[in-house]
Amino acid sequence: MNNHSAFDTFMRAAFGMEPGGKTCNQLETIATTLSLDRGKIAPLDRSIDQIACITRGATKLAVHASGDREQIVAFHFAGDIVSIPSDGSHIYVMTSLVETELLVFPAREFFDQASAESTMARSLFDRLPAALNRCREKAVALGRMSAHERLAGFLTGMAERVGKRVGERIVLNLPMSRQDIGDSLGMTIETVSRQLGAMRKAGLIETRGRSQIVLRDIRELAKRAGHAKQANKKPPKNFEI
Amino acid sequence: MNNHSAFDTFMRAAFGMEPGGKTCNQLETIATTLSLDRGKIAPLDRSIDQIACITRGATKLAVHASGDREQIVAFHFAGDIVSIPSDGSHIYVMTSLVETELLVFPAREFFDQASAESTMARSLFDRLPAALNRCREKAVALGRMSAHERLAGFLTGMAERVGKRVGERIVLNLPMSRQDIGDSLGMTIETVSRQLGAMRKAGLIETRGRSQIVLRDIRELAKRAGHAKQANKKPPKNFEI
DNA sequence: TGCATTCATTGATCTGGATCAAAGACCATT
DNA sequence: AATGGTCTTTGATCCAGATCAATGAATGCA
Repeated sequence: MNNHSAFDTFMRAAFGMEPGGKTCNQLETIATTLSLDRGKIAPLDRSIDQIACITRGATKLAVHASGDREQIVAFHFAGDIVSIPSDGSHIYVMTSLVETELLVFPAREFFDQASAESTMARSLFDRLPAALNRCREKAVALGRMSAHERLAGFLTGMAERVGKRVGERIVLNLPMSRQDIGDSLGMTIETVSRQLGAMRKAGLIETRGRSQIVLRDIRELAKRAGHAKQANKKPPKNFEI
Repeated sequence: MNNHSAFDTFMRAAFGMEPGGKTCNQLETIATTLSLDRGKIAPLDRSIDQIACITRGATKLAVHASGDREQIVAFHFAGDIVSIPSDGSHIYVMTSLVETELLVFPAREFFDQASAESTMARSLFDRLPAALNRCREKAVALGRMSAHERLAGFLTGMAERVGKRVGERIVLNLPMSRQDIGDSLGMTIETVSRQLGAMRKAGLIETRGRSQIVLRDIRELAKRAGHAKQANKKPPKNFEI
């Protein structure tokens, strides 16, 4: 369960800590390693806040609203650190999108250790505000952007995180379904599909199979992602050619 | 500009630090005190990330989307700590809602100091994830809740933060306008007004003048705030009586 | 290799909330 | 206490995206 050198390597990569230090060792004692197949709910203790570090794979963190709908709060990939609250009015559920490995810490002890180790603290003080800002950007998108703009923003965001440049184009192998994309952007799968269709017709993207999307004009996508709902009243109402 | 004892008192209240310490003194040297009249934009250096601590009053932090609309990312009251990014695709603007006083620190130096002082670091490791979670709850509301539910959530949230119990009722003296509420909840002032009207008709609230709202049935409001958009398909479509 | 099941796309219709448009209430100033 | 400007409420209409309803791939498995 605990491969010492792998743990240390991870801690160095994640927080810039020198391996074998006291903090590193103490963190290892409170860490749990989870290996999840595709589409599994991470078995987390819901009575305490947790910190998860994704070492391999991809996950979604979602709030289960009543009924059959969920709002995905964030997607996470290898190297990402995730704060998972236990309280709050909603239940948070982390689910693997592909085969995934992650380390889980009880938040209280994790932050106790981090407070005592300035290198780690400093690293977290970069990461936490960044996570907050990503969440704020998401709130702006959900509150003020049209479906088309949200999807354009999603694609450009994914391009930065998991895109592979292939010549002029950027290739995305998305681990999440249309349902996931919809649940993340606050819209239905039908709307996701329709907007992708519009972008396809406009020559901005190609879709290959269910999971691959090729971005042919990221510049235009970024432009379309940037404008607010009732922004300029001059341009026509939709983007279809 | 720098009242030493006031600064120390604030640092103790905000981060539990003993006054007069080295970190406290060093933070004081990089702090700027701002006093803002009602409705003023905080004059912040946009080239660096900033940390603001509200010592008195109330503010809104908004993203200026193109055009005439803004998305309010959060409201802040005395005691709150605000992270204000400089980068990102949008411009963040902090505006006072009433007469307000705040301390502003350059984020980099602020976190450098915090990393070295475990008491302060520990305090921030409580606050930052909490801020992230509040933002996540906002994202859930914007992505999955109806206008009625968002407003109910707003009122119950405000009740916790600034509400005063008066007998059975909770009295809110809101410092923000209907426009601000709309910009926070991703809806128009007309919709805000109509939903308040519906709650008024249902006997849940009373409005007195522009800024006072009396919550008569916080239990029912909380219930209405909790359900997701397409939750249970059995109940009727709207909440009006 | 074909079948089955799940996932994605496309079409038709409906609706919550936006937009457009007055009217009414509040507050500051004189 | 009257006035003017701002903010809020209310009403009428419109539209982006949800919902309802098939149809059409893609992937997994026998």
